[in-house]
Amino acid sequence: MDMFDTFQDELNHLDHLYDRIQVAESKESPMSEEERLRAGVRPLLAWYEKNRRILPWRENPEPYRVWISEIMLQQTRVEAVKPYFERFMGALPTVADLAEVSDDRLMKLWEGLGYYSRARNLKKSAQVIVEEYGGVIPADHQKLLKLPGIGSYTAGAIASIAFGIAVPAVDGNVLRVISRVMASTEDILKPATRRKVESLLQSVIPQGRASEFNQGLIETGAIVCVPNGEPKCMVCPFESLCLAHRRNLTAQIPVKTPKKQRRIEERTVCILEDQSQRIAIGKRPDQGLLAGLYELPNADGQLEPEKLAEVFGFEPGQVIEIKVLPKTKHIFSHVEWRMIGYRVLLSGAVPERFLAVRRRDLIETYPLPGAFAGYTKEILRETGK
DNA sequence: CACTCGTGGGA
DNA sequence: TTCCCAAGAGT
Repeated sequence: MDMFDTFQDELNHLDHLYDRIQVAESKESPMSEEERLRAGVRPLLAWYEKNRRILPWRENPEPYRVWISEIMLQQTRVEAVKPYFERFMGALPTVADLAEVSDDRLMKLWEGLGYYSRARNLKKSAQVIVEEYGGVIPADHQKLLKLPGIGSYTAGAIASIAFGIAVPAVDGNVLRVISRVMASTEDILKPATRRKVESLLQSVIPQGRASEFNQGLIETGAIVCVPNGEPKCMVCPFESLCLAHRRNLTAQIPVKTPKKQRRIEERTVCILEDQSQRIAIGKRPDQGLLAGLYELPNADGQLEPEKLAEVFGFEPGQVIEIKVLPKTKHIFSHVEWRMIGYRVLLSGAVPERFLAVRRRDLIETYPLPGAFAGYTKEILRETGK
């Protein structure tokens, strides 16, 4: 065993732990996970100060800005969030504005970001903050955790970044970094693993530097200890401490359970147009997929043109023209829609269950998910805009 | 715990 | 083209 030599390499980077490590007494795991992590605190803070990116929400960490950005960043890439964040802050600059915004306007601001319940929960939380906390976001980890849409990670992120509270903020980045540093083969998708990491970090967070510590861990995961492709271990603040790096296990760690296969659904989408060139749209139920957004009339299965009148509820006698549109596909995280489309021109009005809107309003006013983009494009082409 | 809930970019 | 998956939360 070359444990001693390996350990000596470590000690070069562990100035403040140097005296406490008793090599002779420890045959197996000379350094506890907590000690290993604590040894990385100062390198991490130094690395973060030097290498952190300038992000729109990072330079001015007002609680409202931190909150909105953290919600937008859930399962969403930084580059995708940037334009949404600026527009959102311009449209709804305060908690009170958010609490009073109409659902349609809110969803329009969120259109294209996905996971739309995030936006609805944002408004719900804003109303709670106005009613319960006088419109001021509480500087309290437990109170934050109770707000809808704010879970363990986001509560920790807001508490530490906006208020300097020493609580962990464990997201996918942090789980990846920590599991590699510890060479842990626990499944990082399991809640139990996240709780263990949170507990470990809680005992290590430096008082007064919680914001930099948490953001440093996240930033390391985002730009150094990357998920796909080779991690940039040579510039990593944990390079000398990381067990996965030392044992050449960065390709095997982190361990993640494979995802379930997507189910495939066939659908028929209908561009229903009345005599005054208005397009039929409907509002989706407020529960489930794409809840609360608008949609083009659509139905389960890939239907023959003869079935359209019955399924969508218009009079066959009112049909001026039925045109077959190209097949399109849209992939959600857990479902794949394979769609066929028709454009139906009616001499009368569209059925009452639909809303007839002008083409321009369809694009500018009503939040319409990207799943229908293949057919809304068709609408604009038909008119020549 | 396991499943639902979007989207766009990169390998 | 196909696959992976990103600063998660709610049920």
